[in-house]
Amino acid sequence: MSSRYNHKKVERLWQQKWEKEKIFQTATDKNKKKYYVLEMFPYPSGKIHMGHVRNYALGDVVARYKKMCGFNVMHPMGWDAFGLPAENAAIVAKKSPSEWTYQNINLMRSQLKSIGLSIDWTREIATCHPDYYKHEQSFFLDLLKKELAYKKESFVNWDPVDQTVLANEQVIDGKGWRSGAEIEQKKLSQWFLKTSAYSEELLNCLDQLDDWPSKVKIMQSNWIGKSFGVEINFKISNPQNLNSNSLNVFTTRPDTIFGASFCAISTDHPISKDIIRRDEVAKKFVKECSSLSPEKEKKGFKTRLFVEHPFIEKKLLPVFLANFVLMEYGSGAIFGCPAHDQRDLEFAIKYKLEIIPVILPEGKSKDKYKITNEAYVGEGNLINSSFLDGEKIEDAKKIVIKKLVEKKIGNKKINYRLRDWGLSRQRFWGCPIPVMYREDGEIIPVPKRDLPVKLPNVKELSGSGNVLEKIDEWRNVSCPKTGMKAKRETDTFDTFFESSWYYLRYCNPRDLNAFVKEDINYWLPVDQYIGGVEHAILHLLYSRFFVKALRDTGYIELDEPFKGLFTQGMVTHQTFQNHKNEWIGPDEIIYNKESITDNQGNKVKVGKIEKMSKSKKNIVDPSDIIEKYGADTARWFILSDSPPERDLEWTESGVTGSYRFINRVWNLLQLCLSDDYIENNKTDNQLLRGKTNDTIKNVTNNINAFHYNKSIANLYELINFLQKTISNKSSSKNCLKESLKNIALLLQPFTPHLSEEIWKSLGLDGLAINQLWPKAPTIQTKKICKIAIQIDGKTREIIEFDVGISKEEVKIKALNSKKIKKMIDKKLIKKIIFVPEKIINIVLK
RNA sequence: GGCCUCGUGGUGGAAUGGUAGACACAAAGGACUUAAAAUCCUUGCCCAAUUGGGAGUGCCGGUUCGAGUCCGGCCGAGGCUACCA
Repeated sequence: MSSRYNHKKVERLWQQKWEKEKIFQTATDKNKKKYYVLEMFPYPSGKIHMGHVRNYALGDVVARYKKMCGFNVMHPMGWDAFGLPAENAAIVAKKSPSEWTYQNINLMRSQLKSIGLSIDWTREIATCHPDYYKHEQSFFLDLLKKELAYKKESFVNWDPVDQTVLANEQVIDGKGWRSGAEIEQKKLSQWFLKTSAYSEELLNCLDQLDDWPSKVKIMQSNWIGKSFGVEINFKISNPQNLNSNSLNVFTTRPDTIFGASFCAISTDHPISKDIIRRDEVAKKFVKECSSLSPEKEKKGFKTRLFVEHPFIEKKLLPVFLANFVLMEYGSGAIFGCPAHDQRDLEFAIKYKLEIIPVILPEGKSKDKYKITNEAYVGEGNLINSSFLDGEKIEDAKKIVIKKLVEKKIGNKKINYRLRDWGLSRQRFWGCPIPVMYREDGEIIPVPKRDLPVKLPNVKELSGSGNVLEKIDEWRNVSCPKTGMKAKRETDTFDTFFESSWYYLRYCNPRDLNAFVKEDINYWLPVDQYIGGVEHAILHLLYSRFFVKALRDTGYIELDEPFKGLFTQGMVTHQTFQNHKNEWIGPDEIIYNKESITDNQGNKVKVGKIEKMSKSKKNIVDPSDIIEKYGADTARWFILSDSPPERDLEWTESGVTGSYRFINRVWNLLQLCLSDDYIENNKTDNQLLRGKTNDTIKNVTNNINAFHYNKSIANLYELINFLQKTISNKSSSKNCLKESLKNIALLLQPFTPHLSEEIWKSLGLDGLAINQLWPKAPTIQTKKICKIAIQIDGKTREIIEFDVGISKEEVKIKALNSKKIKKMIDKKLIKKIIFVPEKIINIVLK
């Protein structure tokens, strides 16, 4: 009777139709309300993985739904195309990184298209294209002028075998991931962006981001790490041969100053450098500390220096070099109060330093109070602290600060953990940094008229070092002002630089200028941004910084790039190991009745459910799924079970379940359209209508709340109801069609191809995607409600009533029920609580 | 160590303080079929075995007519971050 649903044919057809009719191409239209949907753009690593499918399916629901709600929707796509994997692959495959990248882009584009996404492909960008990166070279020059970009010395992970710099994640147990060589900390002069100049604004603006997960906001806020404290200048009592005669220390606990028993400075501190110049033992100690081995032990080196206690006359504190003091935070020096800081306590015990308790916890007696091996960090009152005795911590802080200021040896200070963004990468496949070094040592920015500084064409990459350093014809230039000899910067930008502004470029991807104000002002901010939590800090923080920096250099008028953010969970899969303990993939597994084996019949060990990864081989290729079951099935499954923010376990049975659903809907449609359908004489159209309207309401609410799994549950309910209605023939044909029409519309964001197919089969005009989102009529369609009769909060019976029934009527009926009567027996009724249309609770004495 | 999130059937998961387990997956039984696939129906903790009754949302306690939901304490899992003074 029914021809089988041919997903391949159907999906191809509608994808072509959408493309031909340019359904998803958008332009600035000030008469229409805009909505900008964006998923984090992919790195063109080879082919699409399930994580991409989930990310883009989620975004596609938003995009299609908003379009149907009448918004002018922009939903673009591009490629985060610079990066290390291209270089590595190029070395292996003996290709150029560019060739490898563009090949991947072409494959992945066609894969994305097969998912049926509502993308405006005319806006596509690839960040490795000079027309893209020339603009960021220009931004950089402006940031340089504004002193938001600067150069300083900084450490990098250096692989001495591959002659290359490694990212932190490429250093495994202190060794290079490819060469296995012991990694060194090498100091290089590198470019930085002054993100720290925006610490306060980046922190404050988090409050405005109402549509961000609070988790991400907390992570960013912790990362920025604002703390209120004091800088204290300790006078060095014996500063012989030193460049300075005081030691500047940052603390958030000035109240514990009377408990101070030592000072410690970072091994990178200027005073430390002064010392090691003359002291071989100190030098040896510093060298030990800089080795990468992950030592948790606190180590110090006692210098001959002493500082004077600011409030206790003649009290001198020894100064240590210490491996646990960071140069990057505060002033790179601390005073240690062992009694109330665990780190200081461990250090004090090791080097036999004084431990003076100065905070007394409530209820403890001063005489018996002793600190042994656990520092006390809680509330309390000051003791052993001269003019602070008896004060509470917060009051003591105020008093100390006042005294320090009076004595001109200290000041309030706000500190941020956020550090400046190190931009330089000693890599080939990135955007060249547009500066040159003149032979007289001057750093010369490349004039804007000479942009872009293009990467040279290379046929293949060698295994070590940065190729740019070896290409003399590219590297050797002359100064545009003086004509003197100069050499180009061979470092390239961190690829986070490209991803910090791509969402702006989508507005005018082909314009000769970086931005067209009118379009930026119309489209930005991004209304809904969707991606993985792994970018919660770096990418999102850099992007926020970038927008502010571009605003302050006059490019745009925007404070925050992303109005709404949604972070989706990972796609996971069961892992398997064969009898040799090798990981094997799901496609090599055979499920038998009693056991699971590999395709040679050997028993398989079933492992944990983990994120899909090549190393564990627990990967399912989206292309295979789409080929076998269709894009709608893949989308439906990926959206159906788990809430989008949680991890999703990919299961074969779940996919076949979704496939069954698609076919079931199709079969119902055929049944309903067939001439065999004749309604019986007891039809009640109101029931199906009511259910349909409820579904419209629920699906809509759940889409708005990002609860797609619940929207899908609502649709299942309606389909189940429709199926019963059809088999009972209890509704008119027109009413069935009416319901199916709504189903087509409600399915559009989830299974767009099936949606169009239903729409067409019902003989309706146009495309489903071009219709308005359905609205449930406000009239009451439900007539009956079920009210639970409870005794002492326990449900004893459920009785049906008309909607709007009064407490009195329910009470009479409830008390007359045989069962309830029996349960009440001779007990007295204390009170009766009534919740309209839900519950009546009879409370007994 | 710090911060955050989460503990509900065999599984994924539903439940504005108001009928716990919607919806789906898996399983078992059945119908159709020579058979299989596909499809459809039923079942789903314990005791009574038809009607009922009881336990029950990690553990202990509290607030409430009523707690998976709110409060306090404990246990467990996961994530992020980490010598940040």
